[in-house]
Amino acid sequence: MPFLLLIEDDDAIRTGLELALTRQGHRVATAASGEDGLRLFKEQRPDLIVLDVMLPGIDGFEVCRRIRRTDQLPIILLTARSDDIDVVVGLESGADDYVVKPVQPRVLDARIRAVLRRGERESSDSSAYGSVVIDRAAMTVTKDGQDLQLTPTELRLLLELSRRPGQALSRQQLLRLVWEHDYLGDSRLVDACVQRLRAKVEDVPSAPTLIRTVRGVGYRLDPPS
Amino acid sequence: MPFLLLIEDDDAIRTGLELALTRQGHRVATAASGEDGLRLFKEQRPDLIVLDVMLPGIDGFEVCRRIRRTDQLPIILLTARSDDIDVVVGLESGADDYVVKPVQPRVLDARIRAVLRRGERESSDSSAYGSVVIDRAAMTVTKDGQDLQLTPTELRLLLELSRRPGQALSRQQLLRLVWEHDYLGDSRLVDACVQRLRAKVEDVPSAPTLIRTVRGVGYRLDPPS
DNA sequence: CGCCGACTGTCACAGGGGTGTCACAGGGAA
DNA sequence: TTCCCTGTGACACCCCTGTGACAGTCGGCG
Repeated sequence: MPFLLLIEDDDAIRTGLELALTRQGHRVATAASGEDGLRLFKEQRPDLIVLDVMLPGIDGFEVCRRIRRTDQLPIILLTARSDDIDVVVGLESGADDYVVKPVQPRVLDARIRAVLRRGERESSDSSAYGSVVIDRAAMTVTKDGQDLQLTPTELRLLLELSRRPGQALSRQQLLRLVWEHDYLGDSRLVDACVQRLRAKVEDVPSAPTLIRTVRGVGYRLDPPS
Repeated sequence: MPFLLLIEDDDAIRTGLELALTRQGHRVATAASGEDGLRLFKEQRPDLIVLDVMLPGIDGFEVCRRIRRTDQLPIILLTARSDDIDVVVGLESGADDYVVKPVQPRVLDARIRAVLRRGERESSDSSAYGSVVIDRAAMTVTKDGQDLQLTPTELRLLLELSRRPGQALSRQQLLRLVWEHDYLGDSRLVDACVQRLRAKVEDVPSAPTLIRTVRGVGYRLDPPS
């Protein structure tokens, strides 16, 4: 049975969601502030966290970032605005998914199950993209059985892309996730690393089929068809 | 449970709508002036705002614009005249929908639910218009399963249109939303982009069924029938 | 019914912006 | 020290994009 931690300061929403999620077969712990949430997280080690963005004190993004420094468990953000900015910031701070308020318990439950399913696939020792196999336990990537000898940065880039297969990530987001920088000028940093990664991963680096360019946005790892 | 903010200066209408909306399962906060409305909005962060146009002091359009500077939550305007001018000004100041007075509580409730549903759909990963599927996460658009390879501008145009399916958007509005320009001379800019988009999206570009022309106004994305 | 004006569709072209690529130098690790 | 990784800047290329002109279409009016 999945064990969730729900961090939400609004009493009504917290109680309501706790009830609904419990009824849908989850074990639920709750916290009403970011501080409490972090403490409970360390004590109880939940399988997944549902996290409100608007919290007094430490906000949701910050909670997310702090957890991400040490752990990789799935995090779902609750965001009040349907604003894209929240989504972008959320993904940059390391969230796996987000749900827009007002939350329909059924929708939240569906997202939770989806993220957990995804997480199972991921945390399984390896995932395959065509002939390329990512082994997270061994931290190696092989192609047709041969070790690709990725450099640390290349590996992190590939891992971040593979955390969200099929989803386009902007250069800005990749910079945060992989390099932990905030500002990308007009440097070719991300592009250069992608190029080096493609040279090792792709069959034909000039016609990539795994790491696709999304013009005007960034890059995307295509899931195996 | 959706949390609404109702801004309306007429005591009778305000009280009546508050009662009706509460009965229909919403949480409702009310304000009797634009100033009070803005203050309450900042304090309470509602999910949606119902806003009278004719207000003493700051009028509804101005309230709408000020909120839009920072937030994207849905706003429904109450307008006394069925005048088209109100509708156009309202949409340009950033409202999502409008209801003409005298207001039938049932109608208002339906609009509220529609706008909230729209917000959910928007934030969901994908939406479908016939054989055309928009995947917001992957930033791709497919038709019969094939990638359409839209250019960045075409994609943004389609995304903005799909944010308000069934609603006509003027060239002026599209220019703001997609190009972030203020003034459109008599250039064919929007038309040209629509043409290129149609060429990729429509079955028969010369007889479009998805992106319809609204003569004298602009364009509209038809929802799947 | 036919004309006229306004609006829209279409297209080619030139300019610009975004992306791929590469060489090189600095720096960190073995 | 030596080697390899990594970030930077320059450059070329290609596709996108905005423009303007023209043709086609629709609606209104006499």
